[in-house]
Amino acid sequence: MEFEKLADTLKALADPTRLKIISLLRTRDCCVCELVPIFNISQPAISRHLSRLKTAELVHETRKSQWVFYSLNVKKLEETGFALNHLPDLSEKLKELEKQGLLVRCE
Amino acid sequence: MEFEKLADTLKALADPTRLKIISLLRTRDCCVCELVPIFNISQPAISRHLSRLKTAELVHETRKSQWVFYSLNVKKLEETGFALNHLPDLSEKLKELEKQGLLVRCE
DNA sequence: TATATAAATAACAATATGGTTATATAACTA
DNA sequence: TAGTTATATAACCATATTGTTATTTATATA
Repeated sequence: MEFEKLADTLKALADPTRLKIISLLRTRDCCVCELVPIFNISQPAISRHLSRLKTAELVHETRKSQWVFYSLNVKKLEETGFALNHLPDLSEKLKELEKQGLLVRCE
Repeated sequence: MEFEKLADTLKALADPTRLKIISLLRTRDCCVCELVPIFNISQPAISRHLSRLKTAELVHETRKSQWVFYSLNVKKLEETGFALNHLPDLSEKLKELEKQGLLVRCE
């Protein structure tokens, strides 16, 4: 479902740590060990936030020898902002429901 | 904090039921009893979703005799989409951290 | 090969979320 | 005033979220 997918992406964004990570990645790619000291949480916590962002396709990971660098998927982020500002128009659905008498009208 | 507030608003949006409610309100104001039969959840559940949206200032409520009508705060919704596409630039903060030697560099 | 570093995963705990049913409140109506 | 309808709140439960510490996996190096 459309709404389910958008809600999932928004959930991935709806956390201050993850928003800050994304903001940092706007400047440049970062590896996990760079990110950890910036936040007051443990390395596994950062790792899981990154994993969450990766699942939502908001970031991309690349291993470079012993480090894993994360980069922002700008396109996905932009698509999400766009989707928020262009939520589906349900006026047709409302009209249908009215025609079928399935809609209570209050007046 | 900037990120905290944005995260809170995004949390309010990050639910398929609430996204659909917002989409419906794009067409016109709706009262609670109109919304309830559209979803497969109870009236109190809808009521709490609306309450969540109200707290986030994404909707506005107006009582008209026995009904309570909810309307969309288009401005707040647009601001949120905009904020997503214009997350703060933290490059200065990164530079500062580097200067203070607080940033691990991996290469 | 043994050790060190980077990152992910496992197991667990506390809190948040989202649903339910029951009940309270507010406003109409006979 | 008593009853009805619309909505909100309370109490509760199951699951999700987000942190922790301990451990595992992957890579580099002495």
